[in-house]
Amino acid sequence: MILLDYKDSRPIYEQVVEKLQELMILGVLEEDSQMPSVRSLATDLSINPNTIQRAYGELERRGCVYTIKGRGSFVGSIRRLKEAKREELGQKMQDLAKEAAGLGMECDAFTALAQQEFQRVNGQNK
Amino acid sequence: MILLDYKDSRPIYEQVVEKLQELMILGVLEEDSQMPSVRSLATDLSINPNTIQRAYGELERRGCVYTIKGRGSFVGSIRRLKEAKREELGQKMQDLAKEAAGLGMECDAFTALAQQEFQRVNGQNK
DNA sequence: TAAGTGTATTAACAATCTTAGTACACTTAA
DNA sequence: TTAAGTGTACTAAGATTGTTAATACACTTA
Repeated sequence: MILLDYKDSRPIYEQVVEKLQELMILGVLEEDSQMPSVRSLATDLSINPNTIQRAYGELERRGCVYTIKGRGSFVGSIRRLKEAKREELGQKMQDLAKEAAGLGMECDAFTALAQQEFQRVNGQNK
Repeated sequence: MILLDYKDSRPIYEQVVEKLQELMILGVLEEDSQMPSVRSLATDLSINPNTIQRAYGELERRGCVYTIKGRGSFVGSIRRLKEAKREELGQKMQDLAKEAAGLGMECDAFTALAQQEFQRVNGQNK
């Protein structure tokens, strides 16, 4: 379900948070469906339950997950998750724009770069 | 010359590296001019000389700085620095494009976002 | 010669991440 | 009622990283 990258400098719990959010957006984890339990996911990933606990706590803090005592954790609003992700995307693009401007890049060149990289990632257009 | 942000989660030596590179690109630190000495910069920033030493070592590793024994450290090729920064920018844009595609965004929307944020950062156009 | 360069080394401390082990309250199914 | 499964909380320990501290060395310059 999830593959950890131990070369990644980011902490494991952060990778878990991100991977689970991706699975929600991809529709693998459906809204209101039950998340894998803390212990089972820890076993699957061969890491400590405390690390998963921390990831789940973070997901709950962000509103991606809600918990019912004694029953488990469940997937929250995917619509809101997507909105939050788009918000993040806008912020990152703004940071990138500042950086580009600092390098003397013009608006046209910046948007051209955006188009180029997007098309490189996906096959041709879309 | 440099302001450190202690709220920033990144290590100090990394902030120093980035700030010094910015000063090079802005032309404040000119090519082949002498960098502030390890000890003087450490005193200015009220941090340990070892931390500056680490920053300088990193800058030298990246080719932004060269050293003459007993004389000091000097600013390297600014042209090459700018090229490296543009390279980084392209990589970041690619990462962003992947993220946008994952959110179901189309190419047009992505480039539109790029233009919008660029214009927001700078006054209107440019 | 003295002061100023970068560099190297060792030690210590703090913060963070991770693991380990245990415990508690709750829900569900047998 | 009991047993298993849930999330949660807590303490302790180890590893890693960032930072500071204190020296020391080789080099260059005035």
